Amino acid sequence: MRNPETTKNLIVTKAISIFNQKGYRATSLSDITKATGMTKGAIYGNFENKDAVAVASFEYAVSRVLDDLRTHIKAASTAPDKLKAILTYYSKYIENPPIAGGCPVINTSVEADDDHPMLRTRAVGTIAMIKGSLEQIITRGLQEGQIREGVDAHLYASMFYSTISGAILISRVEGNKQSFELIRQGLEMQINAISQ
Amino acid sequence: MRNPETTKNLIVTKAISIFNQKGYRATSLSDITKATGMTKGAIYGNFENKDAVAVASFEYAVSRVLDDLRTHIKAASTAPDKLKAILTYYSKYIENPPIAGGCPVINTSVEADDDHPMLRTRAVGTIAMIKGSLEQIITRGLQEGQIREGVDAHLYASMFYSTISGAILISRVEGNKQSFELIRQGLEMQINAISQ
DNA sequence: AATTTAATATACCGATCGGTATATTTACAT
DNA sequence: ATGTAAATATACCGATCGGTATATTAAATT
Repeated sequence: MRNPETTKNLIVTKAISIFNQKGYRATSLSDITKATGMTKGAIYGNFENKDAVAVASFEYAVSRVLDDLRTHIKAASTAPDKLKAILTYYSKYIENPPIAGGCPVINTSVEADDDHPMLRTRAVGTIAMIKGSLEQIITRGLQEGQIREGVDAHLYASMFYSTISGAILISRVEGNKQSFELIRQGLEMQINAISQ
Repeated sequence: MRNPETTKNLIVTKAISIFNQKGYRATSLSDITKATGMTKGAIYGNFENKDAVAVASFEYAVSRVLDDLRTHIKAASTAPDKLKAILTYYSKYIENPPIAGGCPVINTSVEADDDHPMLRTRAVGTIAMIKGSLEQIITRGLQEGQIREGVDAHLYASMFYSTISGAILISRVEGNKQSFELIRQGLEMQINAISQ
C-alpha cells in the first residue's frame, strides 16, 4: 500500500511517541525509521526534513488530545461539571496515556522555549486555546448562574490550567498519580467553592 | 591555575547554562568545551563521563536556587509573608534568571522522566524538599495562629507548588511575565484568604 | 502487457557524536 | 635546577548524526 497519506500518518503516529519521550532534538532519524519500519527515503519523500516531521507530529498529538478533551467537556452540561470532567480526563490520561511520554504541550513547551521557534509558537498557541476554552466555560457558567458572581473568569482559567499543568509535570516525574490526585481533590474543592 | 576544584567549578557553572537551555541529551561535549574554554582532557580528567557533568551541574543549580530561596524565606517572619516572598523570588527569577534557560527543576523533570534515572531521582528529591519546606511553613503558620484553622498544610503546599511550577512553565514558553504575574496575583489572594 | 510515474529503499556524504590513549604542560617537592 | 606527579591538551577511534542522490519497486495508465 504505497499511499503517501497512509505513510505520512504512520510516520507521524509512530514518531510522536518517540519525540514525546526523548524530546525533538534527541530523537534521531534512525529512531524514526526503526519505529515506523520505513526508510529514510519514505520519510524525506513525505517531509521536507526532520523538523517538519516534528511539527506534524506535535500537531497530530495536539489535535488528538484536544479532540478527546472537547468530547469530555461536551458530555458535561454545567460549568462546574465541565471543569471536573477536565480533571477526570487528565487523570485517565496519566493512567493510560494515548501518547507515551506525558503531556506533549508541557514537554514541547519546556524543550522549545529556548530554541525551535516553530514548536514554540505552536505550543503557545495550544496553551492559549486551552486557556480560552476554560475561560469560556466559566464565563458561560457565570451567565447561566452556575458559577458565583464575582469570579474572575480569566484569572480562574489561568490558575486552573497552571495548577493542572504543574500537577501533571510533578506526577509524571514522580512516576505515580498520587500528586495529581491530591491536586485534583484540591481543585474540585475550589470548583465547589465557586459553584452555586 | 591548575586547580582541579577550580576547574570543576568552572565546568559545572558554565555547563549548567547550556544543559538548562538545550537539555542534557542535546548538549554535546563540544558545547561544553566551547563554553568553558577547557578541552576534553580537562573534562574527562575531572568527571567520569558526560552524565557525571550533567548530574554535578544539576546539583549545583539546585543548591544555588535553594540557597537563594531559603534566604528569601528567612527574611520574612510570618507564614503568609514567607509564601509571598517565595512568589517574589520566582518573579525576580523570571526577570533575571541566575541560570539561563528557566527553572532547572522543571526542565530536568520533563527531560528525565522517561530516561536519565540519576537526574530523575534528583529532580524528585528536590521537589520533595521544596514541597516539604512549604508544608513546614504552613504548619508553623497554623501553630503560630497566622494561618486559619482547618487549612490542610500538605494539600495547600502541593497546590501552591504545582501552581507556581505551571506558571513558570507557561510564562517561560510564552516569553513574558504576564501569565506568571497573573497567577501570582491569584495566589496572593489565596494566601490572604487563609491568613488571619 | 508495456510504459510511465510516483513512492520507497539503498548507499553514501561530510560533520559531529561520546569517549580514550597519549602527549604535553604546569606546579610542587626535593 | 631537576625530577615527579597531577592536570590539561591533542589526536584519534568507531558510531551515528541529518541529509541527499540514485536505484529499485509498486501502482496507475494505456
